[in-house]
Order: sequence, then C-alpha cells, then structure tokens
Amino acid sequence: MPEILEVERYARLARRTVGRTIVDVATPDSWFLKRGADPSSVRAVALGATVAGVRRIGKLLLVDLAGRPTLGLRFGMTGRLLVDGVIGIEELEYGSSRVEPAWFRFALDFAGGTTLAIIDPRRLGGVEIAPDERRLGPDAFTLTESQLRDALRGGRGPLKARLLDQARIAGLGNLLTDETLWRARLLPTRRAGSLAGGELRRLHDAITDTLHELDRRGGSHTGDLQIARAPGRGCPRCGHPLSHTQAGGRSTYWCTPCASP
DNA sequence: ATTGTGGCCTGCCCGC
DNA sequence: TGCGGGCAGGCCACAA
Repeated sequence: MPEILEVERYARLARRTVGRTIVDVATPDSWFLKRGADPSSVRAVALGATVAGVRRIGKLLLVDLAGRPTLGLRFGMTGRLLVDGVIGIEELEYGSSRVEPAWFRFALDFAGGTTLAIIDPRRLGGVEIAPDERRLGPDAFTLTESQLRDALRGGRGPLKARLLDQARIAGLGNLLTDETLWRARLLPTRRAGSLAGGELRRLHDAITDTLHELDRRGGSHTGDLQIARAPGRGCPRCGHPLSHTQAGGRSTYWCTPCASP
C-alpha cells in the first residue's frame, strides 16, 4: 500500500507538472473530496491556476498552486497516481494493478492535454483544500534521533501505535513499521516511552536503514519480514515461527526470540 | 491530552 | 463453475 516510499515516488512523478496551468478539473466521485471540499470549491481553487511546486509530508502529497490554496492528495491503501499516462507505482501490495475507468476519483487537466489523476479502487484516499500541515509530525525520511525521542517520550501505549501515529512521525505505515521494529529487535508491544538510549539509537538506525534500503529495492512491500508473511515461513533471521496478532486493528508480525534481550 | 475502538471502502482470495 | 465470507489498512469520528 502507499506508505512514505510510494508517495515519495508519486511526488517525483508529480513534479513534472510544475509550471503547468490547470484548464479543467474532474471530480467524478465527490465522496473523494474531504473536509468540506466539493466539486465547485475544488474547481474554484484549481481552475486557471499554475502548479508552483509539489511537496510531500509523510503520506500527504501537496500540490502548491500559485496564489491559490494548496491541494492535498491522499492515497489511502490502494490509491495510485497517474501523470501523463505514467503510473507512479506499477505493482501495489493489496492493490490492483489494473486501471479501470470507474476507479478514477480525481483529475487535473493541463493546457496542452496532459493530466494528473488519482486511481483508487477502494476510495480510501482523498483530496482536500489547504490541508493543515501542522497535524503531521516530522517526516520519517529526515527524522533525527532527537525527534524520535520526542515522538516517543511519555508514551504509555504500544511502541507500534506511536510509530503509526502520523501526528508524531509522518510516513510510516503498517508494513514499514513491522519491518523497522523487526530490524531494531524491538517488540511492537513495548511501551513507547520505555526505550533506553541504546534502543532508541537502534530504532532510529532501523528507520533510516529500512527506508533507504526498501526504497532501493522498490517499495514498502519489499522488506525481509514482509516476504516471510506467509504460511510456513519463519523469521528470516533465526527461522523461529513469527508471532502474529492484531494491534490497534492492524495485522502485526514479529519474532519473539529476536526481540528478546 | 492520550489511548483505544469501530467503521468506512471494495477488490481479491480461499473454501465449498 | 459460481458464490459468499473474510481480509487488507489509512484515516477519521468518537468514547473513556
């Protein structure tokens, strides 16, 4: 699913639209417009506007328009970006690789006939006007150890829940979180605020290493642990059967022996 | 403020 | 061969 690595690719792809002027807006699914936005308000914001820049914070893609409010694009679990006929991510874990016309939820048409569109079968993504960027924590890609310490400080809930909290750290999703914790040899159920200095450093290293390595491999679904998420497979490190439970309603895998001190 | 839970959405996979 | 149930998770509303 689109986590920070996939949305970063979407952002790189979307940057080719910088400087273009929007001549039409397609909102075939008004349910896809969030936080009070509707077809007419989105049209009013975007029509005639020029794309001034494309940014990304966590999983939120921001399209800055010259002299207008920013458009915020979210991709949920199965959303894909299509720019000038190029798909940002060909294969999406849990998503379909097909491009059905019925799955087009939003599109910007530019002068000259080019297009930026969101395809989302399950409609879990969305578009909003001027999203509140302060609701997101520091971006996981550039997260410092000090920022990680702040994000975990005082947390009495499970470590995994804190890492998934976009207001604390922006960008980590379910797969990246499991992979990161497995690499750091930390239990997902640890109290977030209970990490010792060495553990904090290990976790920070794991976040950084995981993001860069999986980015090179091709996405958030290419982790070592993800490959082992199958019946009969054991921990890729020690071979022990993986533990599995629902944490916060999310499927969670870990290796108990590896995470034990 | 923090933490936990339920629900939304629907394509896909599995077992019958 | 068709059918139905369960699963997947990012995000938000809501409750305690």
